[in-house]
Amino acid sequence: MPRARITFEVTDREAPVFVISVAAELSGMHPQTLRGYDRMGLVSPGRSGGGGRRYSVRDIELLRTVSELTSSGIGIEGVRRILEMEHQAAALRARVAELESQLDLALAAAMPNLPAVRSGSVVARWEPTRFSPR
Amino acid sequence: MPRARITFEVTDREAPVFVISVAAELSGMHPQTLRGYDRMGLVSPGRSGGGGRRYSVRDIELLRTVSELTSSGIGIEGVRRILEMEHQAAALRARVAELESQLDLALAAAMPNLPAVRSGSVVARWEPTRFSPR
DNA sequence: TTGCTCCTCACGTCACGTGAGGTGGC
DNA sequence: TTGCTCCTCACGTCACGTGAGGTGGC
Repeated sequence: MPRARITFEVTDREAPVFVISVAAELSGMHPQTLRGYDRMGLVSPGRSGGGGRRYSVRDIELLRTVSELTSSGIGIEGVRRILEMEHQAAALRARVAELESQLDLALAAAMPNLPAVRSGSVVARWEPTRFSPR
Repeated sequence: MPRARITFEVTDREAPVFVISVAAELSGMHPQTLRGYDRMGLVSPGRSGGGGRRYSVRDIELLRTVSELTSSGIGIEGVRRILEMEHQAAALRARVAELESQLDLALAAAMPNLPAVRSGSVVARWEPTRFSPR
């Protein structure tokens, strides 16, 4: 008799809900490997009262990323560094987005007669010498 | 009799000037290791007419970076990926700098009575609702 | 009791650095 | 001739995944 397929949604992505065997299945890795990653501080899940590991959805996603990297021949230290850099890159991308929207607003204020335009398309028309105060 | 210490400056950082033994000494690595990196396509120097490798200053710098990464336990594939990400991060930083200077100009144009200020210090005072056209 | 969890130890495999061995051209 | 270069092959070491073995709590 086939087991019922159970589908559900976890609303809190940080909630420690998955036991190690389930986390291993969801991430496609061996439970021992997950224990190793925890020991190395690479992916450290929460713990239950009894001492068992409890993985969150966030942890599963991290594990999948780690799995992709290691299966492409990257070792643990490399993965560690890459995750760190990915974090920094995300911050930079956020900063770019923030600056772009500020630039949009500033351009709208500088040229009130023009309709609001995306800064990306304005850049080519934006000649510093035309606006810079001498 | 001690050998004279020869110091000089290479103006063209891309010029293929160092023979493999010198490159190995400058980067603190074994010549065989450098040959391996070349074979893997990680750091590929130019070649002389006779087929010998000729490393540029740029190559030496790359080798030093690789050396730092590998000595911290990161394997070749990890190094490859990290160099790639570092490249992307540099592009993002350049984009941030570009946007910041454009924002400076736009703010100067929007507020001609204020002295030019760095966008970084203006951000806190910049309230979108005050300037955005409704 | 069953099936999970925990842990440590050990083994196989693979990546990587480096030495050896033999070659050829300034 | 000397000292470099080139190459390939092979070995030692280390990292990593995973299996085994024995434990304990829902």
